[in-house]
Amino acid sequence: MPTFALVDGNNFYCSCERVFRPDLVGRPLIVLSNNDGCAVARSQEAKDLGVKMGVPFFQIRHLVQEAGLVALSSNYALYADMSARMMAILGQFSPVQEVYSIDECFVDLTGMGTLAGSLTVYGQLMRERVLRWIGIPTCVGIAPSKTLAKMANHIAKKNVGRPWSGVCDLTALPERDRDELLGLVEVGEVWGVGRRLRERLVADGIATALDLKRASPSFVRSTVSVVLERTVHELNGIACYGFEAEAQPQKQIICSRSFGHPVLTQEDLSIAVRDFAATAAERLRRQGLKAGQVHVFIQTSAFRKKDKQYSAAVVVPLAVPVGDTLRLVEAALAGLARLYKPGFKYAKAGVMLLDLTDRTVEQADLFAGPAPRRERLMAALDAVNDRFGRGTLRVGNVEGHQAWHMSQNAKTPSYTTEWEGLPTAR
DNA sequence: TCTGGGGTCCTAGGACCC
DNA sequence: TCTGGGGTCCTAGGACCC
Repeated sequence: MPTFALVDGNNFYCSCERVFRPDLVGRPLIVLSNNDGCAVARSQEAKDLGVKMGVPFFQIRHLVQEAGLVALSSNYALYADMSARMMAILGQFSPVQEVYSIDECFVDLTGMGTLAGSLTVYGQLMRERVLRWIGIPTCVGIAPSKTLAKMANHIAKKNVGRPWSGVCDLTALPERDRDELLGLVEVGEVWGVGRRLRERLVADGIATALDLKRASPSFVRSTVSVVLERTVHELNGIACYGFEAEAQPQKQIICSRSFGHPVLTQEDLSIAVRDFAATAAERLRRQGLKAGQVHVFIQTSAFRKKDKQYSAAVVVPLAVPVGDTLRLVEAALAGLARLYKPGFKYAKAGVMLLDLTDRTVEQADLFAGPAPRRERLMAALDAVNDRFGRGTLRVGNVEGHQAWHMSQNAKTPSYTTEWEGLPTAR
């Protein structure tokens, strides 16, 4: 039987910020989404103030004055770098590690129970090393399936049933004790049960993780989905998902943004869309991929109910898959021209690259003749931007038309990834 | 006034084929 | 007047995740 550990950083973005801003320890802290729109990470003190996940900042701004809430813009360069360090440390504890998201990974602990005396002790070693080496607090959940490992992590984090000191090993518990814990966890906390599914399950009398564990798999399959059927098996300790240690090639690449201010003209939208296409193209090449389709969308703000609403999307197929920024930008702008209607206040736009294939696979276009080869140009573009910073070389004139740019009013320095951001002793 | 971004998977239904 | 059955492929939309 496999043994999965799920390790994740507590309030990860907040914890990253506190490593370099120890003055923020103990204070209510949140990190905001792009545009300083919503709270996407909250320290325990912020949660205690009642700040909910995803709440718009303008609704809680008063807490800055009233309760000393600190709100920071998101600093993804910092979080990505801290994440890489955390994953490298955790990777030392097992030959098999699956990085699941920026702040969590699965680690294969199969057969490792005797290494440190027990899996619980081993879990503590992981936590201690991450905390000591990079200053990020974590929790560890250990179980015979991924869904149960996530559950164990939740139990450890929320101290369900009793205090756990950051590590909950469900494999060490008899079934009866395990069930008792599952009975204390609301079904919406189960991995794979979102808001919609929770409502439905609760209406059917399935209110806790234990209820779902005891549901009939075939009934769940026929009335809900095969996905939830697997969840039922996983809650029963039957692993339906294994480790995916190798990152699979992506199937789509998205670059989209909400605008800092409403955008009205096609020209301003073009500037944004061009930038999104270029950014997506950069990510595409970095992964050694080409795109066969470019999807473009624009939309007004659904929150502004008084405004006329419009949202539209179009897919522009390419004769041959390309990784060339110029051609992808061209396709995106052609898509935009088909979508654009004057008279609306646009709030968001995006570019999606689809039908991704490996760069090395060549499929010539029978009718269009050979495409201009700009591999060396693109390589030079990427090399310059790598060395001198993103946006050093861009397509077209983007200065002076930045109406769409997002606002980030409280961003900390890139402490670990830019010379200018290095913390200095004072 | 002010509400994120980037992904995956599954399913239902339509188009099309024989 | 009367109009099949079975299969594949693609796409849009929904649900979920962090």
